[in-house]
Amino acid sequence: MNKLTIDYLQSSLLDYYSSFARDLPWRKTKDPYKIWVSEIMLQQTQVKTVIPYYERFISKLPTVLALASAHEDELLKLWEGLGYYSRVLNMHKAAKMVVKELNGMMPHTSKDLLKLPGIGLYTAGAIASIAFEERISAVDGNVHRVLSRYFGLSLTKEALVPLMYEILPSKRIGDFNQAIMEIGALICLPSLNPNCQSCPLKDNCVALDMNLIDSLPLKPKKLIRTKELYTLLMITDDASYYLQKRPAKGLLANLWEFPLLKGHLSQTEIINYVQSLGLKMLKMMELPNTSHAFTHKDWDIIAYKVTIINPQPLNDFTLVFKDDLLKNYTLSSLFNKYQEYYR
DNA sequence: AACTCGGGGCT
DNA sequence: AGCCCAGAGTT
Repeated sequence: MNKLTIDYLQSSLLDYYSSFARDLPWRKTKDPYKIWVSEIMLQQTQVKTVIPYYERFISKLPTVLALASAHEDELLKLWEGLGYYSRVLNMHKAAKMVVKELNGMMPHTSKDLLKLPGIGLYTAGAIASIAFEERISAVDGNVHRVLSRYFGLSLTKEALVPLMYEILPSKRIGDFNQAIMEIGALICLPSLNPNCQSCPLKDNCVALDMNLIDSLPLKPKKLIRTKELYTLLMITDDASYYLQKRPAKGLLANLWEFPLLKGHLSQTEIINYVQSLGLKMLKMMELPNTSHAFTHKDWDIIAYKVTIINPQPLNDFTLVFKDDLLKNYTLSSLFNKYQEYYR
């Protein structure tokens, strides 16, 4: 690539960033721990969603030592509703490694960051460039889209890394990486109508020039969501509810849930089920149906609140006071949609 | 290279 | 109703 192109990209992007960068909480610091937390939260999650979670997480756990010392239950509660829960468990493992093996000092290079669980090519590059000014790329979905369009290329994110390495400046590396992401987030939108007229790169954008904006980057093959039917039972004596912990692997791993039975059960089947647990039913109330979309599944849920008169320990369930439930037990947001019925 | 893993913002 | 989000780990 010629020097003129590189100079143009560097000055356009850095000038844009100096003028228009959003004032985001994690941009007020160079603390690698805080940058790390923000980058993990931002994986497949929009900025607007992350901000309140980030503020609360940093306020409760301001250092890597605090994170390493935290209990898993507390971490999941801080992550409740954010999704992709393995992110926070991997971060917990990594924090323990940093404290135990690195004397509490965050790795200073992308190569060493990459060794920590939950930190992949993008996140290692983001932390190293933003917190330590390492000359390394950070190719996320935004960068992929902006570069694909600007150069008129159809390449994977991995294939864009060497290209990024050519155009990276020798200083303000973190700003440069964030500038491309910023343009991807604010201007070079994935929708059919990006704001090309206000883009600092509009004069030399191949996709804009050749009318390829809509076709770049190449759309991934669209996924198939399978429908699954469930019956949710809130079994209560009005003071406590039966919960169960989901398995350590798979969807919503390690989270708590109300008894969730496969299929849409009839009221007779529910009565039989509750009796089979040894519980005496006082009344049963039908709750609103809900649907919940995951990446690959679509759950169609019917729900009942079942009031019983003889609460007792059960093998597969834990009886939890409702105040304790709200404070200390992490549920998927699909269960929290029913919060007005158990609070 | 293709799956899996949440939840929500935006159109 | 569908797309995609400051992706990573597993198969």
